[in-house]
Amino acid sequence: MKMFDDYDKPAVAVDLVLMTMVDARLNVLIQRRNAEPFAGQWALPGGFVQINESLDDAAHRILKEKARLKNVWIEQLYTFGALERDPRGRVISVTYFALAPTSAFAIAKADKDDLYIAPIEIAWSDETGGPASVVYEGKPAALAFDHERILGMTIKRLRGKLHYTKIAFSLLPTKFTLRDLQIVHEAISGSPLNKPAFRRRMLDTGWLNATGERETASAFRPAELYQLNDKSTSNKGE
Amino acid sequence: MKMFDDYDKPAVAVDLVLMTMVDARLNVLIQRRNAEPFAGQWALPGGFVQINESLDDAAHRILKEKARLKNVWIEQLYTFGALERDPRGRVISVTYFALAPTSAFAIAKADKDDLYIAPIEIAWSDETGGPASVVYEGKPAALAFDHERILGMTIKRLRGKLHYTKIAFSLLPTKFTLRDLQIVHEAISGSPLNKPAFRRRMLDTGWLNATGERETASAFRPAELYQLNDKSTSNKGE
DNA sequence: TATTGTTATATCTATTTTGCTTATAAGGTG
DNA sequence: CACCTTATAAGCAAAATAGATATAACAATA
Repeated sequence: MKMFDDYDKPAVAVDLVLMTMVDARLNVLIQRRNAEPFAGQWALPGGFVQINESLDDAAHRILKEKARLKNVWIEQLYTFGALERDPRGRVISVTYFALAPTSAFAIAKADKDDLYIAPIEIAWSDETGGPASVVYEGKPAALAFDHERILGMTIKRLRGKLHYTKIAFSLLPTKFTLRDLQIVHEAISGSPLNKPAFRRRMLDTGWLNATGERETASAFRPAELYQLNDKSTSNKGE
Repeated sequence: MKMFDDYDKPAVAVDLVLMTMVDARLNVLIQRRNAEPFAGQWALPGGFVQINESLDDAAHRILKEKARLKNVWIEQLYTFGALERDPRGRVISVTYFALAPTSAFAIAKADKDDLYIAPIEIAWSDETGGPASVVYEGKPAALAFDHERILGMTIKRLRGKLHYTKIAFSLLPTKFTLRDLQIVHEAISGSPLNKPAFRRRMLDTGWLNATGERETASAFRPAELYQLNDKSTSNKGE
């Protein structure tokens, strides 16, 4: 019994990829490290899994502690387990990602000045995959550990899920225009879309309810505001 | 430094979902447990991750030790981390899956009589998801731990990847007929397909090379044998 | 109040994709 | 050599999609 207590065990961490839209681009929440290794460098927020909490609980705890986010849809991404990925020793990282409207990050940014919402730079196209980097104050900034790989894999996963799930809506406020939705799709997929075709395709899904309201503060003809009608089919399970 | 050594750590295991086709059905390799907990019951083959091997290395080691399989395409599935998933204590399981033609399992079955290739029973349809069980000698058999959840999630993942990747070919020998390929697709998706449309769709991908050879031992008109032409676009990275 | 600039929305057509049917070909078997 | 069954090819209608064009709606300006 408990034979596995005889062995050395890897440490298990959770890292989070928290994304949002800023100016028609995908952005990610990063945190400046204040300890070695990689002190002073930017990294994804994360922390170690406690012995008495599940992986999902750990992810939610870190989500709350680091980004002050609650009630956000969160999903496991991948588990990174290379030997040399952490200079301190053997650390396995179970990564999760979440998508939220920008408004949701206001509290965290006000609370903590080591947080930053950085635009993402993706150097590859649809099927390839590969790492992705971030931009800090106009200049490329290297992420600590293997976090650029993690970021890249998140993009790849998002691109895969974009077409058959409702992830795009997680980045938008409750009420949004069809143009907003198209901008999100284009930011994730990385390629422009045909407007009438996109609009028709979205309306045909049956996911959208027209509210009758229109956007305000528009210089030109204001677009109608829509909202998701069907909260039932959530993305549980994986 | 090494502050994470102060905490109790979960054990980290790898479990494998090794699938193949038998009589037009998806099957999975299971192993009878000879120790508590769940002694005598069927489970997915697995083992603990050593401190000096990466997750991928651990998966390949277990693949080789338990199923005698080499040169098989393998992919990480999901990491299960509920508190009570193992009665012995805190164990996190990083799961991988692999698909191989039935011929690849011959050696393992001859070597080890605690292995069994079991037909999979899927009780849900396309989008839902849920656990999946196995059949042993005609009767339903419960899998140990949360392995029915793991199996179910593998099916869900396969169904998602079926349309835009080449996973189906992993279940076939080097040379196969278009009918063989259709049977694989139907077994994974769980629904019948239109024959001429499927054939056209497959040929249009440009993935297939006609060999000029035909199947033998056919009672009626023998079908042409095809093979994958493009090994380049492998499913690396995720 | 009419005009203009810009975007939203509706309509229409051509093209591609898909589902299905029908016809023909190619073996084996008796 | 008829015949049974499946493979393959060809054809056609329905559906989905891309693209272009036309019209509508609002704000700002004159």
